[in-house]
Amino acid sequence: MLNSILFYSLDKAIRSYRRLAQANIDRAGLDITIDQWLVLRVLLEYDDLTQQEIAERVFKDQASVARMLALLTKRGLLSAVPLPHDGRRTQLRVTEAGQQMLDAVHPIVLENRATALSGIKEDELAMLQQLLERIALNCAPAVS
Amino acid sequence: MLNSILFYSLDKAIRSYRRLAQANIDRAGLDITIDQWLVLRVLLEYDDLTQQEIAERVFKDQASVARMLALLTKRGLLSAVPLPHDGRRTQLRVTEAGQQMLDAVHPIVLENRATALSGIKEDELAMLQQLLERIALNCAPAVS
DNA sequence: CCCATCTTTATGACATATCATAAAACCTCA
DNA sequence: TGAGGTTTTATGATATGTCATAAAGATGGG
Repeated sequence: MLNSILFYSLDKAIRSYRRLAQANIDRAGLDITIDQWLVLRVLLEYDDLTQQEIAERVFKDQASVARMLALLTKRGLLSAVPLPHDGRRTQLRVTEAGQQMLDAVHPIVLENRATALSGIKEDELAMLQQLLERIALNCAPAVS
Repeated sequence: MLNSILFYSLDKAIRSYRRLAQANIDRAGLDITIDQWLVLRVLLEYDDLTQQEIAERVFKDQASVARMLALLTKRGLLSAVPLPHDGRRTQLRVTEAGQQMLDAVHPIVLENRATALSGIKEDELAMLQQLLERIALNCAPAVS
C-alpha cells in the first residue's frame, strides 16, 4: 500500500517545493530558473569543470547542462572564455550580473527552505536525508 | 547544512527512481513512459474525469495531461468517446491494447519499487511518507 | 606524423513542466 | 433568450529531461 504511494509523495514533495521556489523567485522579479541558479552556484565555486562534471554535481545530464549554460551566457550571467590548452572547452566565469543574481536569490532560497521544512525536527531531517540517499543508491545503475 | 542538501537529495532520489523505472520499462520493450502509465492507470478507474481532475490526481497540470492524453490516444491505448451532455468533453476509456500495456507494466513497477526500497523498514517507510507529505503541505499555496 | 580512439560540446527528437491564452461549450441571471 | 461569466480543452512559448548522435578537438601508439 504505502509502497505504492511513496513515490507519488516523493514526486509531489519535490514538485511542490520547486513550484514554491520558482514562484518566490518570480515574485521578486528575478529572471532566472531554479535549475539555472543551481548551475550558476556551482560555477561560482569551480570555473574549470567540463559539462559532464557540472552535470554530475547537479544531478542532471550533459545535454541539459549545455542548454542551461547557453541560456546563462545569453542572459549575461556567465561568460565563456576559451581555454588555451583545450580547444573544445571554455572557462565559465560568473559575471558581475551573475554574482548580483546569486546574491539576490540567496535569501529567497533560505526562506523557501525554511518554509518547506517548517515543523520538521533536526533528527527527522537527518533520517529523511538518509532514507532519500538510500533510495537513490538502490536505484543507481550497477557500476560493473 | 543538511538543510541545503536535502532538496538536492530529494530531487536525486525521485530522479534516480524515474530513470530506473523507465529503463526497466524500455528494456521490456514496452513503448510507454512512466507518466503516461500513471495517467492510464487513473483512467482505468475513472473514465469521466476532466483533464483538471486527472491532473490533480497525478499531481501534474492540465496542459501536461492534455498532451499525454493526445499521445495515449494516438498510440491506441486510450479511446475518446464524446460525452452527450457536454460537447467539450469526452469519455476516456482504456482500450484493449491499453489494458494489455497496463498488465505488462505492472510487474515491472512492483519490481522497481522493491528495488528502490530494499533495505528500508516498514516504520522507516511510514516516517518517510509522513515527512514527504509534510513538506508538500508546507509548500502548498495558501487556499485563502 | 598519422590514424584510431576517446573526450567534449552541440544539437535533433521527443516527452514533460509551466504559464498564458484562445476557442468553444456551458450556465446563470436579468 | 441573450449577454456575461465560467469551465473545459487545446496550443504556443520557453525550459528541462533523456537518449542518441554529429562534429571537432585531444591523445596515444605505431
